[in-house]
Amino acid sequence: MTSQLGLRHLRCFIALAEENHFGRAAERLGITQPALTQQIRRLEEITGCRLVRRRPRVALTEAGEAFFVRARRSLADADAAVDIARRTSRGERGLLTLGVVPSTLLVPELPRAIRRFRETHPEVELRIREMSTTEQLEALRLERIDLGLLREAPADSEIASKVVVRERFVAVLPAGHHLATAEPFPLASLASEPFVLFGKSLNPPFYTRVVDLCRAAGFFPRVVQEAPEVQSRVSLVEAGLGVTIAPACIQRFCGQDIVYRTLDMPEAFTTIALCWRRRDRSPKVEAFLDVLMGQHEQPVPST
Amino acid sequence: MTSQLGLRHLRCFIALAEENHFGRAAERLGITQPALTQQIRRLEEITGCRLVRRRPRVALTEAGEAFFVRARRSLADADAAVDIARRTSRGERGLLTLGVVPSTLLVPELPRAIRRFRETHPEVELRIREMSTTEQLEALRLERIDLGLLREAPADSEIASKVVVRERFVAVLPAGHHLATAEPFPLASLASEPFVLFGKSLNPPFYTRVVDLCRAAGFFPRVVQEAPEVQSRVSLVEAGLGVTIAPACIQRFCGQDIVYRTLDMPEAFTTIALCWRRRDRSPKVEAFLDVLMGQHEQPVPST
DNA sequence: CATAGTAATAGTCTTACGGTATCGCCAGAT
DNA sequence: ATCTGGCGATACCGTAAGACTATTACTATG
Repeated sequence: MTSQLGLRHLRCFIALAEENHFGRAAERLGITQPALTQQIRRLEEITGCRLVRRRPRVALTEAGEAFFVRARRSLADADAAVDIARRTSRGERGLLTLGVVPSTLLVPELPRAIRRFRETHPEVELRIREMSTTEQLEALRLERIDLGLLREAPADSEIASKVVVRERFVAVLPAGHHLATAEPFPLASLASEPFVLFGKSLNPPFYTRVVDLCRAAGFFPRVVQEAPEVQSRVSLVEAGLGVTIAPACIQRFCGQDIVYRTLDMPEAFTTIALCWRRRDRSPKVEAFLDVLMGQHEQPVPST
Repeated sequence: MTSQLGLRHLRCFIALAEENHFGRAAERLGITQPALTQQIRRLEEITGCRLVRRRPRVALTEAGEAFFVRARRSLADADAAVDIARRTSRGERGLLTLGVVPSTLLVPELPRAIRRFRETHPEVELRIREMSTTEQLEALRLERIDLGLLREAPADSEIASKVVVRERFVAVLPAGHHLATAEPFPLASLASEPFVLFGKSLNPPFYTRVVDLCRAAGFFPRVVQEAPEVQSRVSLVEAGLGVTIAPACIQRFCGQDIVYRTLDMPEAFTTIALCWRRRDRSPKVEAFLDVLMGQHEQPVPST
């Protein structure tokens, strides 16, 4: 029966084939010469043919040479299997799928963190999928993504999260708007302005956050136009459809027809959070978090 | 230590990965479920990481999937190694180097035997090298060829041989020669003719055989020209340089300017023999001999 | 003929592995 | 809520593989 064959036989045979000497091969294997003799004899019993010619010197037979080629490959694959399993389990290798809200990548720390992760974990395939916050939470639950990068950490028993960036809100106004020069900027002054916003379903907590800020300033925003992407909202403001408030990173979009004003409320900020399945203590996820957190000592930079 | 790993672990793991069920996998392996559980546990201890998730159902972890790919290849190679070693030792596979004197291949049985061997042993690479009889004996001793096909079996303690073909000698004369019509042909009539022959060193026993035949006919051949290849000697006869005697197979070279005459001596024959190292009971050699002998019941056909 | 080098053999002990019996856990039915 | 069946884990025991020490057998070489 072939099933008698063990990797130990292969290891012994390969050492012998490479040393052409029972004593030296045994030494290399860390066993004694009689033990090696036994292993080789057993191997020849299993295969049913002579693999090694012992006299006048140790040398492989033709069958032995044929065996040797495959044996070495077999052993290499076995060792590689162990090695790769270990690296995979340590999160050094494998597939990591990350959902992102496109606008989060405007914060320079985040692309930088991704780049650093790829450099430190070259064997991890990082697959990035753009999706809304709501879609990410669903995708996490369905295990379609391993991590989500979204705005406003959700309160969820299954999903854990960690705030990675804190951003102030800014008012976004078309150039030439009658409020465009005020500084510092009171949110209340937008009370009667038409708003460009996003649908609540895309990210209810974030939507609520925006509305609550307006409430605190004494008004309820009058939404005249919706657009899911913040870039689109800014463009619509630029086109004169209304005003909006948005996270500070949006100021990276600059243009002649657009003006940003920092709000005067210290509580007017929003957070970007990294989310994962709470029960999934996957080391890949840990590794990504480590890199993201590790790159600057203070875990929550604010802009 | 990786060195703890055994093929048994791999076999168990692969069965489990394919069945996704301890009971069924164990059954397929011909062992009981607790034994399989132990093997998998041990494997996970060796690799140092979980390879199998057991709840809610048996499924591989990502590390397990990575392990699986290599493990299967490793096992396949190990099994292939055994299989190929066995086939090689049976002479069904490997390299068989055959030295031949070119003229022997003029006897139709021999190319036919080679063809048949290739058909019945498709995994044996048959390498044919043209060389003189003397060169073959040396090459056999140096293990540069496994078999030699030559004229006149040598008496040699190291080299075994088997006669495979017996051929009559024929006289080779230029057309129009004054003896070219005599039939049956007495060798003695060539007594005073100039001979085209080969150097004794190419094959001393064969040379001696030719000379002894002439002696028996009452003369010593007067050699006026030497050529190692029998084809060349015939061409030289054709060109009128002299006469010669040669094995009957040479009659396959026919032409307007050449005439063959069968000698009237019944003892005027020569043999083609297959030779091998006496101590080398290689099954490839056996296999070749079997095919060569087996194709016609009578082992020594004569022409 | 003696000797050194090298592989094979003998005898003993440890450990791996397989078997039987049984436990623990979870899901679906009552 | 409790019962029950399916399934994997654990406990314990017996057999056999494998390693070690000591020794023998064979060869090539001085």
